[in-house]
Amino acid sequence: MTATDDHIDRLPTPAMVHATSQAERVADMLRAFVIDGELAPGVRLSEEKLSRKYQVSRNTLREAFRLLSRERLLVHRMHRGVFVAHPTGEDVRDLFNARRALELPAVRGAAQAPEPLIRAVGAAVEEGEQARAASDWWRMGSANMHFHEALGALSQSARVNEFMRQVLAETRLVFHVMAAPREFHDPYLPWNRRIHLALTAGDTEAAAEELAEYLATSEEQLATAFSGMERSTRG
Amino acid sequence: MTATDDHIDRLPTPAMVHATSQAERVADMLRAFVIDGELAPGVRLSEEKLSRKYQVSRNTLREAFRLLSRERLLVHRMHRGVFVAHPTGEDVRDLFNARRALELPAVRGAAQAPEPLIRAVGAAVEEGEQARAASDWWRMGSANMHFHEALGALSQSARVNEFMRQVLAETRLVFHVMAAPREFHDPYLPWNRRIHLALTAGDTEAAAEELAEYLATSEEQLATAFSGMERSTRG
DNA sequence: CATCGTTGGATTGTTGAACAATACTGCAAT
DNA sequence: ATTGCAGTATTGTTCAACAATCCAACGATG
Repeated sequence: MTATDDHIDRLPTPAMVHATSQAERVADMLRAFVIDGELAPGVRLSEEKLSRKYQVSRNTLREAFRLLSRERLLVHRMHRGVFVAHPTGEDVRDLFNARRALELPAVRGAAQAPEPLIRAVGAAVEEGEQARAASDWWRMGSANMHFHEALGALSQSARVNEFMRQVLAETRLVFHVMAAPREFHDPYLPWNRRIHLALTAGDTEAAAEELAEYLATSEEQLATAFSGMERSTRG
Repeated sequence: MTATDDHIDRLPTPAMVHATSQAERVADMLRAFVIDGELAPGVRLSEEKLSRKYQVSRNTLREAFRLLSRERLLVHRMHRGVFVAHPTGEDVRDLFNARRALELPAVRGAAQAPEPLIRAVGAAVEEGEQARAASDWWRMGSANMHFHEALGALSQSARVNEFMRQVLAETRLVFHVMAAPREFHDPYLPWNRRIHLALTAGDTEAAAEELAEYLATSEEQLATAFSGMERSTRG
């Protein structure tokens, strides 16, 4: 041992190891399924069936349910069970209000952001363009999520990042409610490219304006699609 | 029954009734205790003792723990138990970054905000002044929370509001880590008053600048207090 | 003397079964 | 068409048990 143990400081912190409980593992699997749309919005998750399928007790499964309910990916209805969240038109508007509140200021403040954060934005743009070249529509959606997550990260708060991830995950659910993945992601790539370009040029205001337009357009698109849906599925 | 049943529309929606499970009730109690500082930061919450005290099973109690851990009021350490969160200096900085990201844009966008939201800000100011008159220092803290919650509400997103509440609750924990409630809240009342005044005058930019100053000052105050503390409590 | 293995006790992690409370379905009665 | 009332299925909650893990204390080791 040397007198100074600065080599210890280079080791991963305990927060990174993060031993994971059974409930969290189940929650992770379910989260992935829900976000990937393999569990359709509105579907009920039976405690008995799922606990048998995942080989965990009902109590453990319920802990997992609590976690995902807090993330708004599942909704817990007393004595009725938990269901995959089924966002409404109102949710769509709220989600976009939240995104405006988070992303726009993050972009406007990008002047103080360290360079790697800007690069992450660029990486997400390229991921999207690669996915487009491969006609991988679902991955295009993921890339778009990463893009906006990277925008949110410009605000430089771990808590905001976490919140941003949640909001985007929920937004992704919206796309599952209506089955139209392709056309909805298609036109947004060039927008992302322009936003990134403006950011690297240091013109945060231009980036913010492009973003505001994007959000307005996307919200409009989803909201109209939803109002049509809800009229026909009123119950 | 009349042909139109618009009287039904006036009834409280199911979302407002919200049947509450045992776990949620326990979580509510614990949340209040934690925020009010009756449970000191860092204290471990024994499953056995608490389940006996609140007359609930360990499993139910654990569900409550999961809820509060998601809110960052408790921290769950694998095989060690749950503890009342004990924010660090880093947390303080992150919390204020989050608040800047949320509150400043909310205030800047206050032009589009409906009038009742602005009035809520004013109400919080008055609550604070009443508490000050009564020398009720703890209620002054609550009023300050309400004030900033009202500012966040200007962003008009239920999700952002929820997040804001969480961030403020956590901020409140910070005040418990160091025992100095009085001096820290004292100088902020006039600031709140000025911010509200600028808002009612429609001068959102002035309001934002005052708020930015407030946040910077408050963060500085807390951060220096913390760096002193952590030097002496290094573990 | 500082460090390292071991041991025993305490607490959490997880399970499975049991029972109570509630919601849902279908059918009869009005 | 609505109401009342079964029976059934599912969730809400408890309990007791065991496995897994941490922690403090004690020696052993160099």
